[in-house]
Amino acid sequence: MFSVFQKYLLDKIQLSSQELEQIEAVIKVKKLRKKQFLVQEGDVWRYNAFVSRGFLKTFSIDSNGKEYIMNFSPENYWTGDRESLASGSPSRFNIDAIEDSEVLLIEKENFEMVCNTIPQFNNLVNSILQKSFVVSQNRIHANISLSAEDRYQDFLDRYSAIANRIPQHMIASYIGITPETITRIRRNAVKK
Amino acid sequence: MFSVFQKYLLDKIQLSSQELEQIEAVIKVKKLRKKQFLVQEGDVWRYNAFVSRGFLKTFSIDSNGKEYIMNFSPENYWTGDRESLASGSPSRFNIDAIEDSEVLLIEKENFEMVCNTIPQFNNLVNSILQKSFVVSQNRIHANISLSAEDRYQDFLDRYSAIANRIPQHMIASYIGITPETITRIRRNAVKK
DNA sequence: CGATTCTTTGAAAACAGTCAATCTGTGTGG
DNA sequence: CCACACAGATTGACTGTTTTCAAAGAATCG
Repeated sequence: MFSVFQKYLLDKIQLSSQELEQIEAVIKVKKLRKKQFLVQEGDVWRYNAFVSRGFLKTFSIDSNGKEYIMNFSPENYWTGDRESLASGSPSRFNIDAIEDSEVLLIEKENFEMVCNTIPQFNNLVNSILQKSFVVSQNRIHANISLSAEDRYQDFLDRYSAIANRIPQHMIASYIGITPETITRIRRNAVKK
Repeated sequence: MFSVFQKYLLDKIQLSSQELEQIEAVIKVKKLRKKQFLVQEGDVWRYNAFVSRGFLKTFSIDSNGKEYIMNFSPENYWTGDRESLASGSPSRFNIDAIEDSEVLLIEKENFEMVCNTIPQFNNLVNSILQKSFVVSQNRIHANISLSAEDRYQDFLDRYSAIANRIPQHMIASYIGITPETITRIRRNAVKK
């Protein structure tokens, strides 16, 4: 629904009703059932996508069928493949729904038009990119400096609000360890 | 020297001589000797910095004095702490010179002014941020999906142009392994 | 309920880290 | 120009962490 997005926008920037209408006019709503793909590896991704309801994940699959989760996207967050969007190259990632979800799609050209005509919107987009970059820097720092146990704890600390919506094995994938290791970390933690 | 930066800019965007002068007017040159700090943990970082000569690294230090390298910045790349710059919070990282270097500093306010008055410059800045994000996503993917050996090989593949300017133990730190492990990887590789 | 997904277990093996010592090359000051 | 210090790389033995594999147990959903 557009109202979720509208609330999100008005919470962050000032927009006239004309501007809101302009944005609403370029939005396509897409509903996804649990496990349904939004993007599959090899697709070219041409949208910006706002999650208005549900929960998605971005991941790759290696030759053994093992999943590597790059990102979680709950409602009120953006998703998509920036690399494919920017370069027009086929996506190296898959995005699918962990829960029944709804995403608002804005096609690349329309999105750029909105950015060009509404400066506040453009600023918002850049500040999101800025924040995404900082988040990924923090994750890299965790990856190169922390043990499996500390990365798990770090994940719970940072994402306590959504951790209980995510199966353990997906958290494991996100932080780069096996599900069994998480089980053992938890077992040891209980002991203490 | 400004000429390096000018060449970099003109290679990427069109600028009139007035615009170039406007940029030159806000630049401060800072020379750094090998091992000299540009930023230390706890400092507030208020600049955008372009490396016109030399080679810097961004890193944190843990309580045992161990270094974790977040980034390498050779000439023609940008450096600095985006998080501190954006939020005004003290930096969690250090930046120092691996080689004798020269950086061009633009203060935050001046940088924003240039962004606001020269749209092409603003676009360039955003596209750099975009690319930085993609690079960090790729690094995360390597961290969570590859073994030590494969991460090392991946690093050499991606950064063959600068790998020989970086001591082994710094590559080790960047990819999140110990220097001894790199030695052993190399020993095994020679065998084959 | 039955099927599926998710989590837990245990034993073994692989992987990477730690520590201390040695080796190597480089550069600097006397 | 040499001696020395210093940073970096290598080695070996050992330790500890994490993965792998296969199986069984719990939880969830239609």
